[in-house]
Amino acid sequence: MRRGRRAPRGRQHNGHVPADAAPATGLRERKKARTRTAIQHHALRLFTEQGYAATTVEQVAEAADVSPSTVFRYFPTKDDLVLTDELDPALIAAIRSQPAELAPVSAFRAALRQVFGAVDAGLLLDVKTRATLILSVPELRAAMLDQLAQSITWLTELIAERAGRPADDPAARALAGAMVGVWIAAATAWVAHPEDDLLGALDTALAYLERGLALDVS
Amino acid sequence: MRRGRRAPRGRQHNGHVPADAAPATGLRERKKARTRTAIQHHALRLFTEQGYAATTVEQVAEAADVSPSTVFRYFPTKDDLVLTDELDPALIAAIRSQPAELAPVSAFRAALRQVFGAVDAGLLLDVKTRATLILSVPELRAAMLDQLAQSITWLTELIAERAGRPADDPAARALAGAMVGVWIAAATAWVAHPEDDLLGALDTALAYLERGLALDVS
DNA sequence: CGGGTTCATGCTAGTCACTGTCATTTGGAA
DNA sequence: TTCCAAATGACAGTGACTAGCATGAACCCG
Repeated sequence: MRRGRRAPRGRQHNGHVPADAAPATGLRERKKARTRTAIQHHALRLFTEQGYAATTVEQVAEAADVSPSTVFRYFPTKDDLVLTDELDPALIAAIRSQPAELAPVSAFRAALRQVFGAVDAGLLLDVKTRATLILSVPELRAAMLDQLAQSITWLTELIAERAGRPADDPAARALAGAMVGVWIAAATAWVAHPEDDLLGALDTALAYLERGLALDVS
Repeated sequence: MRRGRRAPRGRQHNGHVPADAAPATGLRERKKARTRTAIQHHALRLFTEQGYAATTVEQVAEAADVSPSTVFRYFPTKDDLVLTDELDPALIAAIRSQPAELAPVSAFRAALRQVFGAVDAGLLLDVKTRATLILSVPELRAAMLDQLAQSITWLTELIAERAGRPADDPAARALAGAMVGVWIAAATAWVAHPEDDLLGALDTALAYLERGLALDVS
């Protein structure tokens, strides 16, 4: 992220859990979806091929055969071409569906395994590509904080919901923060050793959290 | 953060704990320090007065009576005009100086109170100004992730050091992540209620962590 | 106290992300 | 077909940031 006066923006993240997208019957809808996918697809390809900074939005536009204006209409910033996660909603639903007697962290772990276990190989590869890009490009890494903060808020609500506490309960928020923090820690460690299993490391880290983070237990 | 091809950057953060800056005897050195301070000072002032996005680097340069090039020479990006923390080193030293028998989280809490208790009112105000700016301006918030990741690494080392474990111990890293995560959670909550006591909230959140984050203990 | 070197600074001329506006096209409904 | 609204493109900025070069002040040596 550099040049830019992006101030009046704020990641949108469609408010909350999207209603699984309408059937998208209209031709218009389908065309839009196709355009959107095409743009992002070519963007990711170019970014991995020649680097994020080295790729201009104009090139992306050209590759997707649209005008630069259109690219910006679909993705408010260059960052957004990478920072779009479709798994969050699924994760949230998965957490909600865990049995109520599970402790928050356990529920999260279970949901994680469930969601990533069910995802098809192609999409998973896409997720990994995106993750690698995000974690290795400083600007993207930086741009992710807002999403993480968003995640903390979601998690707080979910935890509070399960525990029958007010939605902004400080204890729930602290726990949510810890979960996300553990996430970050695992992810940053992964950058240093990409050959490791990210999901596995995350799970292990959450296991520590589950046990209260007592160092001597390990 | 917007316009920009910042890629070849990477927050510097002088590697590790800086050696408390040499006496800076030379005239040149002193002049440089003065210029630097002046630039940052006027930047913070203008940012709070008229907003971050609404203030151009050119204005900052003009206010500090230097050329725009010079501003960029001192602060590689506009963000850096705000994102410079001098307290981190002090915090690290404070943690190191805590009695070895204290648990990591407790040591961190103690260090926090110690550092922020000793800081003079003027500087504290400065810190608060900066914190407010960072937390309320999306671009700055985003740019902070790298610093947070850096902090996790530091904390991991410190925790491992105290526990006599390898510097990259996963359990230590998970704990460090949780601590920083709790930090973020407290900070984001604070944005919504600026009248609250940030330090107090942080301390409370860390207290939860200390107790293993059991929701029912509260 | 000269004389050369070093280094901070300014200037000029880009590059590129992003924004706003307006005219044109195109899908969709009557 | 006929009209409306949304999607797109072309165009003209703004402003962050970079690279290269010239200058003058500060430092170093003798």
